Amino acid sequence: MAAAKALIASAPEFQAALLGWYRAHRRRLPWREEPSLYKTVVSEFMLQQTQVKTMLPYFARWLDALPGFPSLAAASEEEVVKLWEGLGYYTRARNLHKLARALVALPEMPRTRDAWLELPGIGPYTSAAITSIAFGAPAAVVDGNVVRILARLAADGTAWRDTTSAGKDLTPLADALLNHAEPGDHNQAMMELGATVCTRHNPLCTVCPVRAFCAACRAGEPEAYPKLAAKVIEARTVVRAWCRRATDGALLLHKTDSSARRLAGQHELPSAEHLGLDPSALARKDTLLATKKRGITRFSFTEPIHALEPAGLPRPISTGLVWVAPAELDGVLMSGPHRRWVRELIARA
DNA sequence: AAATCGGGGTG
DNA sequence: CACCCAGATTT
Repeated sequence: MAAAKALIASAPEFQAALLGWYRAHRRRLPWREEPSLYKTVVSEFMLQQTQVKTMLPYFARWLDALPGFPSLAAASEEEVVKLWEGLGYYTRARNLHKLARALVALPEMPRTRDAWLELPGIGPYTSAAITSIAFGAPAAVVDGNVVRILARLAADGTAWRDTTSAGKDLTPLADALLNHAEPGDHNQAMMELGATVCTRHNPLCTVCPVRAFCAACRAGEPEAYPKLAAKVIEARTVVRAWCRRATDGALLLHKTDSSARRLAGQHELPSAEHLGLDPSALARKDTLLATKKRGITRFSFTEPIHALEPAGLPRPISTGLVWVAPAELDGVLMSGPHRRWVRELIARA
């Protein structure tokens, strides 16, 4: 592609403009103050599919509780996942825990991208990010931000299946533009540009440090790139029960087995299926307490919550159902949405 | 290649 | 509501 070729030819000028902007305008983020390998690793795991703003409070709490690889490796998985509660994609927490245990068992820290790629939770993006930032390794990151920037710079109108596929196609261009003298700052600058200037909607082209290199900006249609296939969202309904024991106010919850692939160790308000009830029998109009909505990847869930008297429970109670006293609720593992629903309904009662 | 991860922000 | 976010792993 012609635009990409011209861009690569002016790589040194592009790098200088980008790096100059980054050093003057970068946000002050916790892992950029007194940087360390541990802070870089923890931040990169939390930032997988999660925006900076969302993970900031979790990062502070995490560093406070587990300040380094040794304390993380020594912690129990239960403690680690509990600290992650609310951030979602809990496999990241389990992988970060496994990673810490793998690293402390090694004679020395791996310094190359290929060595990091062998470790748990480390893929193409994270290996490049960690080794370029912490060790100055010459590896270009390609995340959602970089895909958007490169597609616009080159005005690449390819209709991609998804971001992963686009990233694969654009990796050679990312590598060609990498600043080998400052790979860590170059990578962070690309992502910072995508997060604060070259945004998906209403990009701030007038203040962009690399607009002179951008074919999409010249054409006046930056938002046309990248061109990605539309996602198909599937709607699902889950009827849940709000069931409290009169004697001590304990709440009935369903706990998924800790070894399960999905929802491992998570507590939820029991669904009709958990209870062995017909959803339409549980979902009586006169017992509706609230209807909640949430999304996860390609699903949109609608979850009506119905009051249920303990006397209405089938006997014996199915495995996985547990009574949790109000004082114990904070200690059990629960997703962010469930935590908020339970708090709201307890307060209302 | 496509599905999964039971999150959350934003226009 | 639709789409994206400093993606990785499993099927």
